[in-house]
Amino acid sequence: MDISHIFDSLNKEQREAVAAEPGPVLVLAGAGSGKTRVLTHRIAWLIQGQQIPPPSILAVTFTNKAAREMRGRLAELLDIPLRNLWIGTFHGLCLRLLRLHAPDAGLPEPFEILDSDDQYRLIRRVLKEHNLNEDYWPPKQIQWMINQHKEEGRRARHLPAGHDIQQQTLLQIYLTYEERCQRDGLTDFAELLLRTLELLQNNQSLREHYQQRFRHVLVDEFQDTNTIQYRWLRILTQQHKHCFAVGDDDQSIYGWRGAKVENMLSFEKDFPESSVIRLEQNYRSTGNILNAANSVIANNTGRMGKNLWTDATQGLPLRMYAARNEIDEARFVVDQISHWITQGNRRDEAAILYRSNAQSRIFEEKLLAEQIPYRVYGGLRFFERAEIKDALAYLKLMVNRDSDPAFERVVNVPARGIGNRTLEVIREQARTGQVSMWKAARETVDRQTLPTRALMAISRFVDLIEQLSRETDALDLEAIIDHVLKRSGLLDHYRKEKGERAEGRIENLEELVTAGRRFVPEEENREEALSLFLNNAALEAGEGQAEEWDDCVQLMSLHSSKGLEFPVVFLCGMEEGLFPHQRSLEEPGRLEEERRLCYVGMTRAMQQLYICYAEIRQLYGRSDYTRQSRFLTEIPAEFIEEIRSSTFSRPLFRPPQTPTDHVLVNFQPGRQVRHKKFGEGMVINLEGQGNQARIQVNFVDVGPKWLIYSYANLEPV
DNA sequence: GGGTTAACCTTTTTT
DNA sequence: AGGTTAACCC
Repeated sequence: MDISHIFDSLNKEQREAVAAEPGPVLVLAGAGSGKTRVLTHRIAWLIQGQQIPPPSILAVTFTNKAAREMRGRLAELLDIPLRNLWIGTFHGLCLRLLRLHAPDAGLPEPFEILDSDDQYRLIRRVLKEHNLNEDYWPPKQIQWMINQHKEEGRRARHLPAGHDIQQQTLLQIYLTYEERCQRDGLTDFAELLLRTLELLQNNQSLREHYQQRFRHVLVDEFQDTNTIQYRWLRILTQQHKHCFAVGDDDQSIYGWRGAKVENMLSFEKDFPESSVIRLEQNYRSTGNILNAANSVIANNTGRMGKNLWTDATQGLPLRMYAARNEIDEARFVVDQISHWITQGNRRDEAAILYRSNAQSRIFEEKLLAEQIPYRVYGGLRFFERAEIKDALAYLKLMVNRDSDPAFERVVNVPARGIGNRTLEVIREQARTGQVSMWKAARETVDRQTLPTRALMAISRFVDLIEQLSRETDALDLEAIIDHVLKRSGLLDHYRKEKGERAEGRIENLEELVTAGRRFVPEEENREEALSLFLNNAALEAGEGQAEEWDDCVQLMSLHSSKGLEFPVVFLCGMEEGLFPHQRSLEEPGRLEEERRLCYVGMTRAMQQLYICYAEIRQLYGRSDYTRQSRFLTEIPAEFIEEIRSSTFSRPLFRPPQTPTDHVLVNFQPGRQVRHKKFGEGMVINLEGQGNQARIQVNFVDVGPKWLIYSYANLEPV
C-alpha cells in the first residue's frame, strides 16, 4: 500500500517520530512544532504502514475536544471506519472499561458519575452526618484533600491513622465518603481512574487481556499526566512497551492540579531503551516572537532542554504598552484591534489573553462600547448550569431511582412543599435502614410516619417520577427530555422566575432537548441511550455557550489558550502579583510554572505580540501601584518596541543583568550536595536570586525538599 | 416559600 | 468592587 501521503507533509524529525520503530518513544514537541500532526500520522502509519488493526491501538488525550480533533484528522487521513479505534480522554476510556467490567471492578450497576459540584454536595452531607461545622472543616478543602489522595492512588485505608484529632477526623470523613460512594454506586472523576487502575492491578486475566490487546498506546500532552494516569499507562504498556508519548515540559501549566512534569523525566527510566525525539522547528511564530519566548523560558531550571527555531522572518518587534491603569490598557488594546479590523483583518484573528478571568470585564466593556463582537471563553459550562443539572436529575431518577444526589436535587424543585424537616426524616430513615432516599421516601409513605401534608407531597413526587417513567417508556431521547421538562414542572418553574436570567434558562433547557436530538451514542443501543447521554453529560461539560462561531475577538485566560494560535495576541496585565500571580510566589516551584504559562501565552502569537501592563491597577476594590512583571525584564530589549502615549509613564525598568549568583554555580541541578541534617542528595531545582534563592534537593534519606539557599549551608560533595 | 440582608471571597480548569 | 451564597425573617 502506498503510504507516502502519510509522510509528504512532514519534516525530518516528524517523520522520524511517526515511523519510529515500535518501542517506547518520547516526543518532545515544542510549541507549534506539529504535535497533533505527529500523533495522528503515527496512528495512520501504524494502521496502513504496519498493518496494525485499529482495535489494537489506544490513543489518550486530556480533553474531549482534543479527542474529537484527533478522530477527525484521522478520518481525513485514512479511508477506513474508525469505530474500533479507541480514542478518548483518560476519563472516557476508564468509564468505558468500567462499564464493561463493573462487577470485576466492584461497582454496582448502574453506577453514577459525580461531577465536582455533585461531589461537593455529597461531602457536605457527610460533614453534616458527622455533625462537623463547615467553618472548621471547609468542604472545598476536604474535596481538595480527597481528590489529592485519590490522584496519588491513596485510599482512606492506606492512610496512617494520624496522631492528632484533626488528622483522625479528616481520615474519618474520607472513609465515610468512600463508604457512601461505594454503597450508592457513585464515582467521582478521580475514582474513574483509580478504580480502573485497581481493576488492572488486581485482576490478572483482565490485565493480560488488555495488555495483549493494546499493542500500541499513544498519549497526548504527556506533561499533564498525574501520578495515577501515568501508572495506568505503564501497566497497560507493560507487555509490549509500545508507549508513544508526546509532550512539552515547557508547557506544563497544570501542576497545581496534580499534573507531574516529572513523569517526563521518569519516562526514560521506566521505559528502558526508549528513544527521545525532539521537534524543535516551529511553524507558527515569527523569529522575534520565538526568540523572545525562548529568552523567557531560558530562566527556568531543570528543563529537558529544547530550543525552538524557525525558518520564518524576524517579523515585527514585540510591542509593549505601559498603560496608566487598567482602563487605559483596555482602551489601547481595543484601539489596536479596531485598527487591525479596519485594515481588513478578521476579528477572530485577535486574542486578548490574561492571567485571571476577572480581567476580562474591562475589555468587555470597552469592546461593547466600540461595538466589536467578542467571545469570552471560560465560565460556567452548559451541563454545569443549575437548570440543566435539575433536568438531568429528573432523567437520572428515571434511569436509577436510587440516585440520592438526583433525589436531593429535585425532590423539591419546583417547590412542592417538601421542606427540610420532611427531608431530615427521610434522610434519617435512609441512614438507619441503609437504603436510598427513594426507598426511604416510599417507606415513609407506606408507614404514614409523617404529617399528612408532607406525606401527600412526598407521594406526589414519587408518583410523578413513576408516571414520567411510564409515559416516556417508548419514546426516543429527544422526546423523553422534552416530555420530562414539561411534565416535571421544571419548565414552568423557570418560566415563572423573573429577570433576564430566566430567559437564558429557558433557552438552555430548550437547548438540552436539541442536545438530546443530536446525541449519537457510540454503541447503538437505544435502550441505553438515556443513560449513555447522562454519562456523556457528566464527562463532557459542554462548551460555555452554544456555537457562536461568528467572527469574534477572542478573550480567554492564558490557561485556556494552550493549544491555540492567533495572528495577533495581546498579553495583558503583565504585573508582579497578577502575573506571576501572588499566590504562586508563596509556594516554591510555582514561579517556574508561571513562567511556563508566560511562555505558552507568548508562543500563541503568529505575527504580532503585544504586551501590556498597567502602572496602577484596581483590584478587589483597591487601587495600587504595580511593578512590571519580572517576565518582561527577561525579554531582551532588542525584540521590543516600547509604546507610550502618556508622558507620565515610566520606562521599563531593567535590572542590571544579574549574573546568576556565582556561588550557585556549584549547586546547579544535577550536583551532589550534603546537608547537616538531611544528609546527601542531588540538586533538582533552583529558583530566585541572592537571599531569596531557594534550592530543591532530592535527599537520599528524606526525599525532595525546598531549602532557602542562604540558610541551608549546603556543601558540594 | 420567597424576598431581603449580611457575610464572604477573589488563579488557573478538565474530567 | 462585585458577585454569589447562606442565613434570616415574614
